[in-house]
Amino acid sequence: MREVTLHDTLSGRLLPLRPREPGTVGIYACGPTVYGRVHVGNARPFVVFSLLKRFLQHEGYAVNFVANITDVNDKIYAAAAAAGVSSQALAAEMTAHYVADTDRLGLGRPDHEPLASQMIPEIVALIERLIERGHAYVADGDAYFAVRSYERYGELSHRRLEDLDQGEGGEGAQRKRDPLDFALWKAQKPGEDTAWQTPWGSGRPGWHIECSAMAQELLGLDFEIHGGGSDLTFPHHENEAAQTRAAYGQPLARMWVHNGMLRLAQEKMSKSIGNTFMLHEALDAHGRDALIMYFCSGHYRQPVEFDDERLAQASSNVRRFRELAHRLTPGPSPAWSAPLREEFFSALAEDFNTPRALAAAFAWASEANRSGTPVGEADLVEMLDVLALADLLRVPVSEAPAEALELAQQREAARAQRDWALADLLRERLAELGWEVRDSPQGPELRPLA
RNA sequence: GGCGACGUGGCGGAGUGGCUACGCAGCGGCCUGCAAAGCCGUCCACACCGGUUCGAUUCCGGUCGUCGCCUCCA
Repeated sequence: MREVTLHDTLSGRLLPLRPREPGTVGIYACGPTVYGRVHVGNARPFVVFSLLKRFLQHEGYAVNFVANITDVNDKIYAAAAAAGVSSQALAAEMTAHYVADTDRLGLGRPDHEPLASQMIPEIVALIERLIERGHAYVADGDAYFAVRSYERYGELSHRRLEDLDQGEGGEGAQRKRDPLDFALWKAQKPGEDTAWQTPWGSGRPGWHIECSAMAQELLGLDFEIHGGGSDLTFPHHENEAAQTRAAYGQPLARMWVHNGMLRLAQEKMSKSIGNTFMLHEALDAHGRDALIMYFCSGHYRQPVEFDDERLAQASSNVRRFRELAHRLTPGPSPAWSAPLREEFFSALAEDFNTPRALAAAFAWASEANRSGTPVGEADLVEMLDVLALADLLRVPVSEAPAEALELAQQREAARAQRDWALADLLRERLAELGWEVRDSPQGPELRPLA
């Protein structure tokens, strides 16, 4: 079990992972609001934290990974109204899409995927506790968090209250005691078809409170890693942290880990800007392997451009391992593998540096290719498996049809007679059938064209 | 305006006070009938200007530029 460090937004530095219980790690990553299908940008935290979980498991930790789904929200009401369906129906449909789309990433599911709509009693209890402690108040059926009652507000996102744009206007502005206050609960409005009863009236939870309640419920307080996109640092995570600490006097999480944004045309991929690329379309276009490779090619905290060139490079990288697979054999790896294996996992232990880890994997590939003889695959399988890419080393068993085999035989005959024109023609015929011929000292080999 | 991040070779992308990152693409070579795959080599990289230092791409200061957050957003 290596010492694992990760960049913590609160302290602004790399922090060693120090679990509450040795060997046990809780991860909470904020998931999507389900009013439409998720785009590739939404998939980044899903991928990053799923892979982080795999790595921590590899290091011997028991990991509890929670990724919530926000299924009650203004935008869901609006989208449902526009579509002429109930908000529950829309949320359920989009949740199903989200699960199906992220399933295609082949990373398994998080251990828990709580829905806001199913955590209402816990949410209401948390709000009541905040009211009792003087950190929240009710106004016309809304409940607000009193930001100035909590002296640490701003510490996560490193802002001073004076520096915040205290934008007037916006809903609830007249009911707030202070422009900085944010909604814990919103009173039901006409046309909103999903609402729950509380001591202060009918309504539904604000956005930030659900995460405080869910994380506490499923992971406890002061849990190890709270993650999400960097755009959530403020106000979402700032507010989560404030709510929980104001209510319990304990931090919500020990480390705050934020992934960088995906960009499309030099700009953050975002639903509000409208420059999104849907996850399921990206999977259709590039395949799951290239997409995972793409995500691993850059450090999780850096922004990355989403474009064809980057994806094409990821595909080439994928191909390199697929080619290598033909020269591997089951069993332990040679002695030269050990330092590369160590470098691979050390890189991941230092702020989850996937590009550096991949460099070690590529170095491994070069070394294996150099050796000329089949190489024991064990170490590389172990390495790539942490990135959920071990399948690249599994050579697909694809039996060439008799027709192709026949053509290959004819081509061998032609080659034996040095009839190169005929041999090349037969190669083209095979290509038309979807098979590539590769001549080797052991004879021709047929491989399906990608 | 406030806060933060970042500027590395054709592209992507790590990293370090002095030593080859790595991948993709290109070029040359080896292998091959030709290819493909693979291997070898090659392509004078660290935005700019100062400073610290024996020595800076790496530390400090400034300039320019890009991006993110400050409103819903992964």
